[in-house]
Amino acid sequence: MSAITVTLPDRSTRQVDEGTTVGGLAAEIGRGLAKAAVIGVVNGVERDLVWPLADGDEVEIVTADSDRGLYTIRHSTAHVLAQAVLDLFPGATFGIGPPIEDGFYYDFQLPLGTDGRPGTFAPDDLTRIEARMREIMAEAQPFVRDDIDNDRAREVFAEHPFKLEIIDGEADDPTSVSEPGFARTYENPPPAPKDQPPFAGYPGFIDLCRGPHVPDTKAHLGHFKLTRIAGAYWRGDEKRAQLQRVYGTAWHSKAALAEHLERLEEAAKRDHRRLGAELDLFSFPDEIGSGLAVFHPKGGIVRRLMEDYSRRRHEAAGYEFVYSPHITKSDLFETSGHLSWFADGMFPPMHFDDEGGPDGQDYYLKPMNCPFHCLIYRSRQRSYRELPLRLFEFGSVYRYEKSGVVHGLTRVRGMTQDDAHIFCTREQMGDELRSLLGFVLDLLRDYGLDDFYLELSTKDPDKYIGADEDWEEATEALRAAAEDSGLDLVPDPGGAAFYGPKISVQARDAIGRTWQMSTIQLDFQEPPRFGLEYVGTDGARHTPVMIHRALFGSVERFFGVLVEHYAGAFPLWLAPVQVRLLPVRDDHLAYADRLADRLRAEGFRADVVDAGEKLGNRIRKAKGEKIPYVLVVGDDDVAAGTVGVNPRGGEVERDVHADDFVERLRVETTVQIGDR
RNA sequence: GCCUCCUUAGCUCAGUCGGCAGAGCGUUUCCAUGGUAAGGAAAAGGUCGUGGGUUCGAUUCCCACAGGAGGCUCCA
Repeated sequence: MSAITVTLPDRSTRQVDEGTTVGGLAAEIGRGLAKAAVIGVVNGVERDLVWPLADGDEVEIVTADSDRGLYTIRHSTAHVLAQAVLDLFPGATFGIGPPIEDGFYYDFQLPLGTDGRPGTFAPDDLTRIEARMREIMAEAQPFVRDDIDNDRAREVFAEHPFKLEIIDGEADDPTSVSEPGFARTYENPPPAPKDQPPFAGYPGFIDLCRGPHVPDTKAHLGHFKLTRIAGAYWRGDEKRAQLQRVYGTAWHSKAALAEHLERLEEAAKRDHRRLGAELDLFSFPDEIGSGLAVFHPKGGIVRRLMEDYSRRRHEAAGYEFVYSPHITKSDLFETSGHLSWFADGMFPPMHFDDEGGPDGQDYYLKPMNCPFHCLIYRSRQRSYRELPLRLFEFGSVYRYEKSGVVHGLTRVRGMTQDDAHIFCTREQMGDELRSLLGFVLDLLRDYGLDDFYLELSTKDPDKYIGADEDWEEATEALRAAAEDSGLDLVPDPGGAAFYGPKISVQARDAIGRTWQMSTIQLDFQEPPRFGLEYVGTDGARHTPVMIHRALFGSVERFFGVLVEHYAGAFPLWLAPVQVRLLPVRDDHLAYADRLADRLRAEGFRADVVDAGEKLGNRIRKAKGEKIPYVLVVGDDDVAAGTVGVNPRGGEVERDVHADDFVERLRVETTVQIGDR
């Protein structure tokens, strides 16, 4: 047998027998690698382990614990899921089933129920499906790759209309090959052929698939868990069929699966909805309505501090503060275009018969602040000398969000935007955008977020007003400013508001999740709709450009994000209670009270808990409230004017002089938000 | 809005195969006064989300609505 030479990732070469497969190569390199091998990458293309190598190939063995290895494991597990569902639910058909972050899903349509609608999964079906999957895995069915022509594929998948759409190229499937003319399939032949083979000419399960896969349904699989059932629209389109989606997670080892489940629990612990209740920050009383929050005193402190700091920064950056009402006559939103384009997102009108003539008068809750700011602009004639004119408002707006999308503080129906509208000339636009973006990022950093990327949302061809040239110019101005920032810029085609394109700032939090924060939108449409003008240097009237921008996005969302980012442990400057004083015995209470008074006089937030409980328990409770400093005072401290300092996340220090501690608080808050 | 699930004390959750409702934490009171993550005792607290229906009887079964969770679609 003749030998061939292959190159490994470290550029070393290796001679192997002709006909050696990727898996065979792994075995020659070492037993450990052979065991860990899932697939290979041959000349840059992912291949199954049974792929035969050719002379001169560059080969990389992909192991189970690598990103690509896990991706493959999840993808293969999704196939097993589909086989199990098709086995257990005769007449079911399947859509797509790709691997996703940490797991996989597969979409199914179950046979019609007695009510004539497609069936749905019940919760205990997950257990049944999982059990069937484990049986399939125990059978070690091989994954067999085959390219068949489209006519044959249509025969095989004749009973599966969603697959036919994929074969015909109507539907995108990220895990299928979309080259014209043929379809790649992966088959899982069972140990014994089924009595009634479900796919023409095949004894068992087969799926359209780009591959590659693990060698068989036993290898590397098994460390998985089906997690939930959800509805999902076919091809992501709410006008199409709603399929039943089964989600699962899969890993290369039992330990990795357990770690993943633990991480989920950790994330659940920092959920702002849970912490909001535990730390007594805010709540959503049913009596008020879905998506409408109330802030309790502790949350109120945090929110006021966030807002106060924002006000100071805006004042320093040349913004002027305005106020506008929550409701308005309908005409305003007709002028702005909201009633034509945004009516779905608005609460229905309040109608008055005895006002506004024979038809009565409608009033609306405002979903946005911009029309009001336009009226403030228009209240008198403006000169170019006034531009850029920056009008800022903590404006409360109300949006009728669909019931299924309301989510804690991050998606609500009543929110306060830290909203500003900047009116400027077209010439000023570029500079204004650049400095604005710098201002935004700077401010977000002060609140403790420092990992960002940008998203550029461009025109939705079905939902926009204004001239294409204006959109073009606006989009390019935003793009230029975004590129100047040096941050990553991700395109978001069709994501713009109806009146103009936008940049949104996405921030990653302490555990790596991303949140949409600030938005900056350019608007060439509303100024002319409102007849906004300024007198230029030439004495003629011109139309200004308007920039919409909100840094927090909404105060509520930003609050929620900060709670999660800090896991409820707010930095000193934002903490609702900064210092808790604990007298060891009640005869130290007077001293503790005196210290608390002093701290409050210095502008800090301090409280005292008397010796009604043992010290250990009071400390435990203070830690549970995530208070930055717990001060314990006893005999020694009363005698010497000192405190015992127990800092959050640090070591206990005894005999710290009270003056030194106050100075330490002052320094720490100054470092956190500067002296602004 | 659509799909699946959930709603029992302030919070976290047991429970009732349809027959007077339970725990822990928290709260209040009393005892205990202690140096760094749970001292002891007692009490209060629930028309079992709301409204209908079935039933001798519904917190339990059925329906509707409200609120919530996870998805889909949408979005600050």
